[in-house]
Amino acid sequence: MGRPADPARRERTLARATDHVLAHGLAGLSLRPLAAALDTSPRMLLYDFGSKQELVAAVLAEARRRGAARLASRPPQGAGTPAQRLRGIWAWLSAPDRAPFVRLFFEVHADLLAHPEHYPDRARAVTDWFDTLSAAFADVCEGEGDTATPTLVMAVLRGLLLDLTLTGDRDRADRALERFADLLGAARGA
Amino acid sequence: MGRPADPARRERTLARATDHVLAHGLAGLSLRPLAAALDTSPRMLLYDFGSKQELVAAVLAEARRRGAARLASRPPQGAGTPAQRLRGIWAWLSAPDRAPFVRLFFEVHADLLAHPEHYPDRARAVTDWFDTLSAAFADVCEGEGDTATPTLVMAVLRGLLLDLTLTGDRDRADRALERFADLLGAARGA
DNA sequence: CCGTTCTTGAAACAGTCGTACCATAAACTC
DNA sequence: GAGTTTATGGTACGACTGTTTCAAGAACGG
Repeated sequence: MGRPADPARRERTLARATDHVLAHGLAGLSLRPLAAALDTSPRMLLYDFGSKQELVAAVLAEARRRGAARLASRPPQGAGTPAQRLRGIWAWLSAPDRAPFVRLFFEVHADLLAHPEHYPDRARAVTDWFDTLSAAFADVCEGEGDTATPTLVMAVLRGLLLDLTLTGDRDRADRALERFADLLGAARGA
Repeated sequence: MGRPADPARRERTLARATDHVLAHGLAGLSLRPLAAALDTSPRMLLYDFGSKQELVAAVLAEARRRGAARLASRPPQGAGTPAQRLRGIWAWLSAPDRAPFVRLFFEVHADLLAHPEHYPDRARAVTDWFDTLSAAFADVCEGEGDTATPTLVMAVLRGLLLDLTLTGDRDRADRALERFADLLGAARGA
């Protein structure tokens, strides 16, 4: 049958390519420098992925997979007051380890605004986190089908992440989150 | 003295270039297509702006100027409850007219994350809106030097804008803002 | 050995990019 | 008219892009 195929090679390349994209971003990505950084050749990247577009899609899927894996391996925070759960999520999201993922998220979002046609399933951007978040904050929601509260919580988290990455002022962001936690707690107490 | 200079030409070009960037984004910007769309030549763009980098800087400055002008010409909303003022700001920010500016803001933010060295004055990203917002919501702040509350309000606005541009679900975003307005109002009442 | 299949390198192709060079036309002063 | 300054087109350079083509090496089955 001839020389056997090596599907593991593609996986190894994908893993290292994802590292590279998380470290250097998507914007300036180009096959020749990427190949050099990965100790391979542009020829092999195309051999394994078909085209740059498919490579990028595979890298983004891998990055999503990694983010989900890290989220799953996070210490469970189901208990406590809503304020404590909020603090836990924020601490996890804003940790320096997550910075590459946050950066990539904002970069993809910006690209989506420029080329919506490349992201036909952007509705899935909601469902991914919606169930998790509405379950975690069910006790501060107003009734069963309250989508406003989880949306607001996610907006606060994303908005503060944007502020944090923009200004680097972690202290102010932390205090703003604390303020929101107070507001949520006061509403439950009322 | 020779042929007189025509400084108005540069202004005209800058205005049209800003239109183009607001309409098509910064990412794919390139001199030849831009010149074609502006009925001029790449030669003239460099003649007027020196380099592409300076052109982009001028366009971003012009876009900021336009945004500030629109903000200034907005109907004043100083009175009313905090919830009403919040609704007013959100309605203004999320209006379709502002969409190009919002898109450009997120695009610049993503570029800043990739190339922080190009944005040495990113601390100014705070001061621009901080005074305005802390004045508008002084009555829901906790004391004089409370920076957490304006930061939180801005985070909610930006986070909801991100959600809105990502999912297009205006109704859900509106209801989430309403939820936040309730939380703010309840806190003042307590 | 032969033949087949997978793997890989080197080079080239056609295109775009920002920019620089060179020439020339236009409008002005004297 | 000459001289000077501004404005503009055309063109080419070098670097880069994703991709293709051609060829050869490597590992296996028969």
